[in-house]
Amino acid sequence: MLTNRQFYGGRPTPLIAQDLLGRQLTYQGPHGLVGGLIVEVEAYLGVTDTASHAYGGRRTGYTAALYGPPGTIYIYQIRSYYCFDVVVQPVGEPQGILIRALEPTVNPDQLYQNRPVMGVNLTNGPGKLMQALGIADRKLDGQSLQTSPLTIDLTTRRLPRHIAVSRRIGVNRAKADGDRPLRYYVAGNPYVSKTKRAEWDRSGHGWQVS
DNA sequence: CTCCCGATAGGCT
DNA sequence: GCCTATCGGGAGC
Repeated sequence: MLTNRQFYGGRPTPLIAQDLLGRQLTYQGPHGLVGGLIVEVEAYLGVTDTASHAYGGRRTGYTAALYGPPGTIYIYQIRSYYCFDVVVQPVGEPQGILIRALEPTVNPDQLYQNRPVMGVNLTNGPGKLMQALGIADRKLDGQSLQTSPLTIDLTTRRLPRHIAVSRRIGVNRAKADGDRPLRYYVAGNPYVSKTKRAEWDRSGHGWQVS
């Protein structure tokens, strides 16, 4: 059973972010259950992080979900795409983890129906994975992963062989936190966005052998 | 690899 | 108006 405590556990957000790699995310959509393994995330550290939507304590109707309890879903729109954060700190501490890429595992055919793009480009970006899941609105914003059709299974995990770190993608590098190494991904997994070539041996897609 | 642009939706000052 | 936690395509090193 999923608990708020499991999202938080008294741990700093960058550690929780790394712990989400290899977890299975699923969405019970109108055409059945779809999902995949989380292979790439970014940490956003709240009021002190210049790249965070909550920087400086910014709190509006739009960003309100970030201030909710751990496990709260924050969905925001950029251009014509939607992205998804998990809130991971106690109420009033607006730190979030952006889910940036999935390796399709649950009903890949339906993911492809939702986003008819072949290969790794199906889910290798935060806007792309939401399209593939079939989420194209903010209806789940503010809901809890424990009770919504969108959820993350924290009871089991596929272990990455290596976790790679980099600066966050798309953030303004001129600002104070623009170059902080807060992006984490499964090294060598082909579904990671903007994958660097031959950085790791890709055999096994970057997962530990069991 | 890096940057840069255009399309494009919506929130905010 | 001005901004952007995107995407897809392109140019240049």
